[in-house]
Amino acid sequence: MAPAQLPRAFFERPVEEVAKDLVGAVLVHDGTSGLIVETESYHQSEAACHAHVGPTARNRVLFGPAGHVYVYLSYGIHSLVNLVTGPDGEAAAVLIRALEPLEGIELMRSRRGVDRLDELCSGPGKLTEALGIGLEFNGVELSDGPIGVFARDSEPEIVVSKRVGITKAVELPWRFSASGSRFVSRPRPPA
DNA sequence: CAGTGGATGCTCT
DNA sequence: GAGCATCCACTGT
Repeated sequence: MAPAQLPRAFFERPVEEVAKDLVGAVLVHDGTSGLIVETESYHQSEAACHAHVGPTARNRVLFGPAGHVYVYLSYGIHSLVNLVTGPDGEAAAVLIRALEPLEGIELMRSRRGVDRLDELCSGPGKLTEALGIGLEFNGVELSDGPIGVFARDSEPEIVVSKRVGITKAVELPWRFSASGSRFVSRPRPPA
């Protein structure tokens, strides 16, 4: 039986739960897809979240309804993709950090200019390049939109660790990875 | 394998 | 003007 696209209600839950449950789901865009093997959650209540300072021009999508896509430019170069979550009134999102490539692998290789399978999507900036997800997709809705997320068919074993690459609220254990996956962004997660 | 530094552009102070 | 939710190339073990 083919997996179903995740409904809005899936994203209208506390962001840590959504982030954990997204590991093993499938992200699809424009001829390519990958199994989500690493996520992080961000919530307005902690300083690492873009929404922490209140609504701005950049982060307004975070304050909108769950089930939409938040894309922003990191270090002037990389697009990073997030899925907006939480009950209405809470700004939160799940950062997709790594995928195991599934479909359209040759297309991913040409978009990335890289050959190795475990280098195609093993990082938040890499996977957006591999799937062709750019800033123009900021704010799109998941259901009926160009980007899809499909339910996992079994629950993977998940490793919880600290988030990576941030300087604020570094102690929170809000990173979720598929245990033993060789496609995660960093082989040795911080404790 | 670990550590360092440059690229690059937008957002917010 | 500072600071990035990153990646890659390069250095030295």
